[in-house]
Amino acid sequence: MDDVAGDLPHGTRGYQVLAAVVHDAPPTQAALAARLGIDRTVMTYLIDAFEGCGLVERRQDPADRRARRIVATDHGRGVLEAVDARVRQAEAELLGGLAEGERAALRALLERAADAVAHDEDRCAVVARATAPAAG
Amino acid sequence: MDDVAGDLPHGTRGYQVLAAVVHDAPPTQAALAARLGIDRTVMTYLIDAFEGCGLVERRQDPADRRARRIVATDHGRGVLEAVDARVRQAEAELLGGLAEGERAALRALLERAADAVAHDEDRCAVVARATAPAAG
DNA sequence: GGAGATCGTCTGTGGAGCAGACGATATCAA
DNA sequence: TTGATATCGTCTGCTCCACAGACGATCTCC
Repeated sequence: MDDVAGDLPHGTRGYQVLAAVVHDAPPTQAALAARLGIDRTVMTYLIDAFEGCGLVERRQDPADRRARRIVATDHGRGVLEAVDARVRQAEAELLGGLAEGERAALRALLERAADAVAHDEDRCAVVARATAPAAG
Repeated sequence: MDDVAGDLPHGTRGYQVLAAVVHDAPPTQAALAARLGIDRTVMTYLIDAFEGCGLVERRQDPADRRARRIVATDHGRGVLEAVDARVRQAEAELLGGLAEGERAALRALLERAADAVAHDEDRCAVVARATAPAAG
């Protein structure tokens, strides 16, 4: 997983941040940190790195001059798409020993197990984590 | 996972070390480090901690006076058993949403996927990692 | 007997994250 | 309006952790 997200600043965590920035309405640094369980002081230099690579921009929140809205650049969106593609490919390789029907069955079982356990947690995250670890 | 192994020094990694010490013929620190992918300088203070808790002992290797054989104490074996029990319980909770047949099916699918991917890696480790992550 | 490798330990260094403080700003009560 | 308090993002200092390198003791091989 870290291999796949390797050229992103801060590896897997950077991938999560970039994905959150692209898919959500432009979030505040604090909101981003809370959502991903990252300390706000860490988020500062994490966004620094992303901004330095031209993947995201900090914009003044017009309604709150303390806050910064993090928005993805076109480049950032492109990079996320590329990494997403590699994640899908890695998953395919990981499940290469299984037929398509078996993959679906595995996914269904994992999702059901995750549902039963993690009602308060983002289910996609759980399934992604449970699917990914052996990728190294 | 780290919750379950929490009272062991160094959490999950400590659990792996203790399990290796208990189940293998008394390993050398270097062998232990190589087997678990841990730096030898780290292994030093890791074993320090375990020895301080009375979980393991360092013994002179009669055939090589540079080396130390790490052997589990009775206390160490007892603690490992207790932690093992909690791991099994956590796994049961994790898979609580699945019927027994489904659990077996999930395990079989994961093992096949792991087999196809990790010929050079310890299969148990792969399955354990793929099974455990959502436990937190 | 000597050169080189290996074992476990110690020291120094660097990365990473957290607590706390800070200035700027928002919010709310008086 | 004014003042107290909370929040936002940043900066500084600290701690924890792992690794590189060096070390003495010991083994192995020529």
